[in-house]
Amino acid sequence: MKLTTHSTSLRRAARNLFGWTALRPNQLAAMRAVMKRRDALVVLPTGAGKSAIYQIPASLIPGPTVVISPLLALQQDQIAALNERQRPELRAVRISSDESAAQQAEAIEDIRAGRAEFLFITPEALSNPDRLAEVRELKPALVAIDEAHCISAWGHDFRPDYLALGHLIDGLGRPPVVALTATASPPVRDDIIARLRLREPEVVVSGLDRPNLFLEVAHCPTEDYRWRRLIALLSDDERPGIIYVPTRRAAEELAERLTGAGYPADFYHGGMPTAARHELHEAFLADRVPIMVATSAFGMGIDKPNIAWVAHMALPDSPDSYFQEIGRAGRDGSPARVLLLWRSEDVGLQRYFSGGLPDEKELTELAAVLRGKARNRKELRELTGLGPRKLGQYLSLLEQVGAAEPRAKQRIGAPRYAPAAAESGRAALAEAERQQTVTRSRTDMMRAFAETTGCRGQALLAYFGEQMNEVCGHCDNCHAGTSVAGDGAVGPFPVHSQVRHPEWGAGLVLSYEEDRMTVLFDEVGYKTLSVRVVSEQGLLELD
DNA sequence: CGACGTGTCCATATGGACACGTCGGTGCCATATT
Repeated sequence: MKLTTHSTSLRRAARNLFGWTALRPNQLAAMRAVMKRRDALVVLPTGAGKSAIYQIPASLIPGPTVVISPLLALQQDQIAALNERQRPELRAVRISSDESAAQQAEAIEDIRAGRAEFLFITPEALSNPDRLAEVRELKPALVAIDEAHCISAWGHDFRPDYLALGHLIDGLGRPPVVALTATASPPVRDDIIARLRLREPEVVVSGLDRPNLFLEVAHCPTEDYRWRRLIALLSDDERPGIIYVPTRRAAEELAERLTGAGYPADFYHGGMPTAARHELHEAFLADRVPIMVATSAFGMGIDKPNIAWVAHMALPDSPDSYFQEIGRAGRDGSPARVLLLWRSEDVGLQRYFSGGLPDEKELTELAAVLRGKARNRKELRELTGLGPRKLGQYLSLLEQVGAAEPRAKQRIGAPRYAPAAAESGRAALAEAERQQTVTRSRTDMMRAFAETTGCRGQALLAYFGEQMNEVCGHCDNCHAGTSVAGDGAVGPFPVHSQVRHPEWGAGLVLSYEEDRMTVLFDEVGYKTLSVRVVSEQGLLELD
């Protein structure tokens, strides 16, 4: 009875606020969970009305909503879209380094007085204790985490405040949480749930297959061959399109070369001035940039319907990144091409990015300092001589091995039964090695995707734990006839079951394709195994 | 890990071979200075 009540008011709000006559079943299921004040994890492709999943319930639930979102430019667009509707129950404000102190105070006051519903903020801003207390005072009724996969993708080293989101939500008084993302493999989902400490969340996952994307991969023996394949794509296809390159320099050089060759291209990367980036972003959305050559900095928040193709001029670091990046093509549902042009040499750069291991001695010293007394980051920097980024990474590692924990007033200390400093340093290094192994195994999986002669749609979705029993029919290998129609579902262990390998330890069965199975092991990352060998030698057992 | 730039050596004096060094992605915030 109560469910029906929620459905009715949700549908009414969708009609009144967004002019929608219907809600999709997935949307409705997720919204109902939010209405019931349950935590939720929502994995839906962009363009599927993901934002509405928190916005519509938020308009109905008394009390403001805190929206945690990673990029200021993305927040800007979201806020503009909400405020354009000119509805007080959808009005949005923001607190960030882009606002003056006066503007920030006004934003807080607008929420307090009920003149605005949504407060947008980054994890970094929220981790300021004064700010956190201020936001807590607003008694938020809901927390929405946008682009929740960033927790897994960035938290470990790049933006460590993402890892603290669980604590920060506690600091807000633990209102219900809804986490949203367009892609998250089963292990990433588990990571999001664990880090945010979601309580028995409603998990809503939609199918990830994108039938209107034609998936194509070409191994390029030389740089010249890669260029010619790109030109062939550009000559054939409509614009606009995006070309992803691995470095900033490559973005600038390729854009210039293409323009010189009669293919007008602009470039975009993280090293450009903010104003120029913003301008290019706008120009691309307004169809004034036919070809954009960019690093991975370009894309999050590019919700543009008519992107006709996406090309990659190097092997991406992981299927996670790849899926995000190609997902920007063909949002309007019309046919779009995605082309991966890769060379074996590309892997070297990814190995560099998967990076250096921490220094065990430094880790041990930091652990020893923490055991002495709880301190804030500034004190820790002064005592250990570590830079802010390294310190963040080390603290995160130490926390993961039970040698550090956040305390009141932004201080960090050692838990009561923390291991000895030397043991903590050793364990933290081992954890870093494990993470590096898993990261590198993701690159291995990307390479396996590039090299497969089987169905690419199956291979990609298999990585995300989605079993396709038929071949996709929209990849180069399906068209060439080398994809093998699946006896896919048949395998010795159910998909998503926990198994154990004598050498590699515990793992999660992700999928079967043709005669191979993909398993994600906790310690060694992704592995592809022969089903025949596994069966004959009894390599795996249920855990 | 690997591409690329610079420097050095040797040598049918201009360019080839090799050694060595450097660089490479994603963004928030705060604070100091114009």
